[in-house]
Amino acid sequence: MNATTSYQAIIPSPIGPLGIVMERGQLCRIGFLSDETALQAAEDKPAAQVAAQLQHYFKQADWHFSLPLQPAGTAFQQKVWWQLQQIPMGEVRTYGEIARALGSGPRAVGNACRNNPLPVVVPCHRVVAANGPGGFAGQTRGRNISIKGWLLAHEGVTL
DNA sequence: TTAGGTAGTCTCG
DNA sequence: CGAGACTACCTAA
Repeated sequence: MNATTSYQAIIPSPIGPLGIVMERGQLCRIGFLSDETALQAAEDKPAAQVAAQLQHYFKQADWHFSLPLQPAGTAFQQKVWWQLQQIPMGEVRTYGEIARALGSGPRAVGNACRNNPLPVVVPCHRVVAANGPGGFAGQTRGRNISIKGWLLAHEGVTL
């Protein structure tokens, strides 16, 4: 996520501005923007749909996303991201649990989560470490961990 | 608290 | 291709 990224929509949210990237009508990336970043978003009909659903979620956590997703990644990453989508709202899994379900290892799962291009929609925030909060958006502490905490609290989860 | 093990990905060469 | 380094980890001692 950088200055050269062009978004089809940008929406405000309780966790800061979110940038939406579409390709051929499918959602392929969501980015956390800084408040100072005043970017112009091109108007795009499918992106408006994504924006609306995100706003539903922020208003009411118990919201089931129904969107055409197209996250780019390896076969293993796709499997992990699919597993994440099976975690019900308000529940969490550990990296180890996801790993066992896939016959893989915890660190590999962490790697895949770190590379999740669709945070919030693909709920990587519902994956935590066996003793600790784990990381979020590439960080193990700092602002992104706060965001993870906010999302979980929003869903009624207390770590 | 740490030491060692683990799986996937990336970077060199 | 292969070796080595790098992780949002886990378990045993």
